[in-house]
Amino acid sequence: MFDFLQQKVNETISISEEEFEYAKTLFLPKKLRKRRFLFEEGEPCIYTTFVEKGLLRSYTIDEKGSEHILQFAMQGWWSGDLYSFLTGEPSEYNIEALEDSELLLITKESWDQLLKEVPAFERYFRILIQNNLIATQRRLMGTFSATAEERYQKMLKEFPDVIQRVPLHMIASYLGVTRETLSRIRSQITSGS
Amino acid sequence: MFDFLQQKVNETISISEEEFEYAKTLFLPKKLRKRRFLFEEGEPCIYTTFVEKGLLRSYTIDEKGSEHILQFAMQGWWSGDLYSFLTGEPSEYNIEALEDSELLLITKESWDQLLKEVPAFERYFRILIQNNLIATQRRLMGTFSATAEERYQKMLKEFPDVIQRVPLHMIASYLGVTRETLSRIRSQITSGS
DNA sequence: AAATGAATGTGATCTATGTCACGGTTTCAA
DNA sequence: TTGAAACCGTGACATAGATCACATTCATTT
Repeated sequence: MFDFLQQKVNETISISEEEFEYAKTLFLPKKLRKRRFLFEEGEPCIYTTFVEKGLLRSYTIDEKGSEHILQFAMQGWWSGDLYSFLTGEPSEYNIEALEDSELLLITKESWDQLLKEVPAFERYFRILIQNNLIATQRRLMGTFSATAEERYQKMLKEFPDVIQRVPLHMIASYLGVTRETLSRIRSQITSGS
Repeated sequence: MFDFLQQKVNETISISEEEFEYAKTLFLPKKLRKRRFLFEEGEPCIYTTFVEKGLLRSYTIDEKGSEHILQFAMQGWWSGDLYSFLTGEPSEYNIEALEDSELLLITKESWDQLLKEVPAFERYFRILIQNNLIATQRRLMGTFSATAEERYQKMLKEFPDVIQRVPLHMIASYLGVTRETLSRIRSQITSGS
């Protein structure tokens, strides 16, 4: 059960067998079926999760009823709503499984504990968050300088798997356009090549 | 010279006097006059900087010649282009002083050293990056769900000082709109209230 | 103090994308 | 296996914001 976690962690930092044994005790395994929620809008995201298998998303719904997807998550660490996790404040995000998923959950308390007891994990999360920040900055700048089509093409290259596994209207809301617009972009691409 | 740095760091973590003395040796002080560049597009951002005084920005120029501002920086830590700093790759960003500024610079090597020798700094940067990620995610979601005017209003509340100190066309490019659009938004706001 | 360049405002268009509306598939749970 | 959702495509129209063009004011340098 923890093999994949151990492997992933060892890709970035090196920790002793003993330290990993300790880490294991802090996790709560959980299976989440497709279309079920880990957290719904309004509740605090009390866990950060390691996704072993499956696919999830975090999204909000605005006043007009439109969905806006912050992230898709698969194969690895993911804090559905980092702010809510850190502060315990209620989250504006819904965290939903898009496929039957297997997760390892850890509470804020255990996580604090882990970073304190095993400094290598402090480093590990610093690096994870760093990469996430870089990716988010890129995405942000993309929304300013690239057209909807360019963003879609970029996503096709970067996350072809997500695009295969997720309905079109979710891709659209991840890109920040309506499903109609993405539908048109897509038919235009296929006709033009 | 290092007082403000020490104060800032102590707001989030606690380090010994000795550790701080060590940290001090790693910094390179630098004054940068208004409209001068710390790094220009194409060069690697070999320093991450602590801003003691002044105001800077990181921005790119796209194929059409439009500027896009990633960040403004004042009073505190700032990695102009985090990706370039970490990898040593040439940056697409220009790092420019918008006011006469006083900086403390640190190279990637010294920074690695610092995080290794003083684990509290590992923690410190994890927290900084974390906060930056949260802010960037918010800004990203804002570009999806809010109109240009709403984003401007939000920025007025969050960074009134930046808006005072920076020309309008830069605010516009930070918000992801043209200067003309922001100009109209602004005149509409003042007339309407 | 002149002069050059930066910054702002504003009108007249243009365009990418949103909105609304409808019909046809596919998926999935009972 | 059937009915209800979810999903996708596409036309007609609306609109926020972009582009282009020009005039005015402000700042900075010599």
